[in-house]
Amino acid sequence: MPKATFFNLTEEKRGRILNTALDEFAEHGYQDSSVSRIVARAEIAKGSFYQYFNDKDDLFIFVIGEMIARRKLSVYEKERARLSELSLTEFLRLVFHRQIDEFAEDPRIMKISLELIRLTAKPVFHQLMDYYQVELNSLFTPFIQEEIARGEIDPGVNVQILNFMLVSLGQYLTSLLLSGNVDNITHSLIDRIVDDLEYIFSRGIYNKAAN
Amino acid sequence: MPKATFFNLTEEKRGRILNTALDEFAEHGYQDSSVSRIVARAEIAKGSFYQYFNDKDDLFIFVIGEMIARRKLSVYEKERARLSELSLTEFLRLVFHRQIDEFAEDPRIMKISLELIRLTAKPVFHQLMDYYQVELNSLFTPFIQEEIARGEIDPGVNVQILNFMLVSLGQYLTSLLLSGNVDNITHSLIDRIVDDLEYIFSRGIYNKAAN
Amino acid sequence: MPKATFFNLTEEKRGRILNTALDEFAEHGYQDSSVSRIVARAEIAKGSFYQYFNDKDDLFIFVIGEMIARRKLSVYEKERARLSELSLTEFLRLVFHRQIDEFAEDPRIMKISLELIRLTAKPVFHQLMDYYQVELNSLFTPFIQEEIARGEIDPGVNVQILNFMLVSLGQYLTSLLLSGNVDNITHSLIDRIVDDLEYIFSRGIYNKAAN
Amino acid sequence: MPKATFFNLTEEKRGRILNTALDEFAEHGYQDSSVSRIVARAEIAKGSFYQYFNDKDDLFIFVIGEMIARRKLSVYEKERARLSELSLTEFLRLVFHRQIDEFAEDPRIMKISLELIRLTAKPVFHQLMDYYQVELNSLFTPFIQEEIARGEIDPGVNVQILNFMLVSLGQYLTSLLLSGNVDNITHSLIDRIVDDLEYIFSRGIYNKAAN
DNA sequence: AATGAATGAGAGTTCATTCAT
DNA sequence: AATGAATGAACTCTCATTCAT
Repeated sequence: MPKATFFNLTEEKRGRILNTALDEFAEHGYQDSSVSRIVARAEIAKGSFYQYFNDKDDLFIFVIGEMIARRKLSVYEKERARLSELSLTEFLRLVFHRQIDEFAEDPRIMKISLELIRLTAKPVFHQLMDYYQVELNSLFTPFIQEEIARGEIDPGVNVQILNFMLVSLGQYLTSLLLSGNVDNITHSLIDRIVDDLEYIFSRGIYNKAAN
Repeated sequence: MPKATFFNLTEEKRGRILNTALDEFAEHGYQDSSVSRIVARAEIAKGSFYQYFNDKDDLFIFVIGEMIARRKLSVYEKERARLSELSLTEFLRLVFHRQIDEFAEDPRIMKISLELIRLTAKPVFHQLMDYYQVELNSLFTPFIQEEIARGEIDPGVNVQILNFMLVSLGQYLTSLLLSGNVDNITHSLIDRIVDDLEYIFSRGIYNKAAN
Repeated sequence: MPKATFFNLTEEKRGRILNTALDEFAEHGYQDSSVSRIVARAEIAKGSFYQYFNDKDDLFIFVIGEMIARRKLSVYEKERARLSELSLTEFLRLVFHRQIDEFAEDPRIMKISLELIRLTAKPVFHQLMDYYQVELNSLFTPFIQEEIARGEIDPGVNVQILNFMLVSLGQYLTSLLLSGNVDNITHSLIDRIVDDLEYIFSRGIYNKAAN
Repeated sequence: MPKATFFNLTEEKRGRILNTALDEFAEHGYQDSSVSRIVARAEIAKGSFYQYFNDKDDLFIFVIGEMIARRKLSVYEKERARLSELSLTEFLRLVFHRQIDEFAEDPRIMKISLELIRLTAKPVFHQLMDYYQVELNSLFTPFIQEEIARGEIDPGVNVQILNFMLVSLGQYLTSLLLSGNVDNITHSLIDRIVDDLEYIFSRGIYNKAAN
């Protein structure tokens, strides 16, 4: 975590540094990011950087934390009131549509999110886990459990597997957003994807007539 | 692709280099791999390396090719005769069990496989695609399509989404294998996972009684 | 151009680096010069070098600039007052004598000057031209034009050809200075050369009696 | 000089090597030429190269020798009969026109010729001098001396200086040919240059009216 | 607290030449 | 005589981090 010096900075400077770091990590990824470039773009002294952060990883972990906070906010906080009324499909729809909006607002966050999966082998990943462990791969778990409790979802369904499927689908969507250009991934495409998913979820995948 | 020089080497030397490269890429990943370390460990001169390969990417692409060849062999070739008789679930079971065996045989290959997803942004990834395009993300697609044709799977099912789910599940398994130690991921766990998947696939996820 | 870092150095260190670079370029030429040798001789860290200069070319261009500045100073600035009173021959005499003095003062500069002609095909040459364009090949042009305007030189004379002859003669002198040892190229030799040139310039080369 | 093995080769192979070397030296210059590329293009084994030549310099010196032989042939041999009838101006005209033709025939030779001047500081240059000393810088000397003997040129004219002027002019022409494209350097331009030179040579450069 | 110069290990790559076959 | 694999020194340049001011 950043040192006290960092949090004593003016909000403007702190924001400038965070913003520059987002740029850097989004553009070059964690691996190819460069402290030199960050301090140059943020217009702070290199020595100052190491008075704010222990090292490059320290900054990265902080940036990820900020991102998670924002995304959590965007999905949960903003709609918290409605969450309990939603079916799983409706929730998925909401999450995925929100994902597109977030991408439009600030594509850097999604870029860095995707990058996270690539870091599992690096030491920095374990540090990340120490702080934000729960957050990364269990987005849908509490919701699924609630649905089971409410009798909507079959208790025989393996929560982890279902959660993983949905998380993966989110990643799939993310990679679509990042590979192509935004215009192609319209909200109507999202609806189609969720419809197709709902099709599977409601009937299974097998041809009933055949059995 | 490696130069003719490489293929003219004795099998012992060629094997030593390939083996060292597998070690290096598995341990450090593509990004942090080092030609200097490879030549040191393989006990060849640095100049020799560049007489065998055009550059680091050339070696990496070759290693990936070798891996794909081995995995293809292991999954498809070895059981080709049985494939048409299998249901999707049975095929999944076969693939995932095989994955565990492969991991036990040579965990490096799985480590490097997982690494591939991390490289989508790097130039080397596009080179990889030029050689092995089909292999990476459509493992189950042909099988699903065949099952639809045979009337086993509902034609209303979105092939891409289903394929992506299964591919993701394979990656999930891989990451489980790599994160923990092998002993925890037994064949019986695989059976349980596939059973749970089959549960979802055959009935959907919703509580029929509730509807 | 060197980075601000370089100009912030103490004059001693800056001088040491410049001096080492002069040694290196004079001894090995641009092509065979080595950053590694320079930093070793100047006793600075390799990393420091790249904090002072963008790359090897950057240093070279700077060194050339320093040289041009010094030579310009020596030929033009020091005698500026007298220039307009001089005939072309007197000017030549002055330039060539000055060349010998410069060589005695610091032969490295002349060595590097001569090297410049060898670089026309290299990218660094075009960079050089962007900074010091005018300086290299038109030393005598303005003077010749002035002499024509003053009615001293025949307007029928092709300025470029005459200028090129004189520039070449300067290079000839330079190569004489560099090939042999200094002692052989005395000021009296210069006088003889300029006398011989003046002989041609005043009468042409043909035997008048014969025609 | 090449070893006996080289001269024992079939003419085809010898020619192929010479030709490839011309390509290489013309394209990359002596400094940046690469033995590896030469053997690759000439399709001979690297080991063979060192059985034909002692080293890279050995090949270079041989190539220069071949070039000099060709150029001498082209200028002197082909017109030997007419040489004694020509005035200096006519000879210059002939030489410079011939230079253009040579460039059209094989620009590589001119490219390498120009490169020679750039090598004065390199060890290979001294080796070159040991073989072809006279040839490089005294093209016009014998002719000037003959003209003086015939009473055409004023005996007061310094032969070396006049020769150097003309040699330099040849280099100037060469650099024009190499820098621009060939079409711009027409034979009529040559005539104009020689006319301008003749203008200076016949009258000197000074304004007679003024004196 | 802020600065930015200093550091040197390490990266990938090229090269002319040797030598065993 | 022909081969081409082996060699390792040398190259330019980048990097995260330290530390004196």
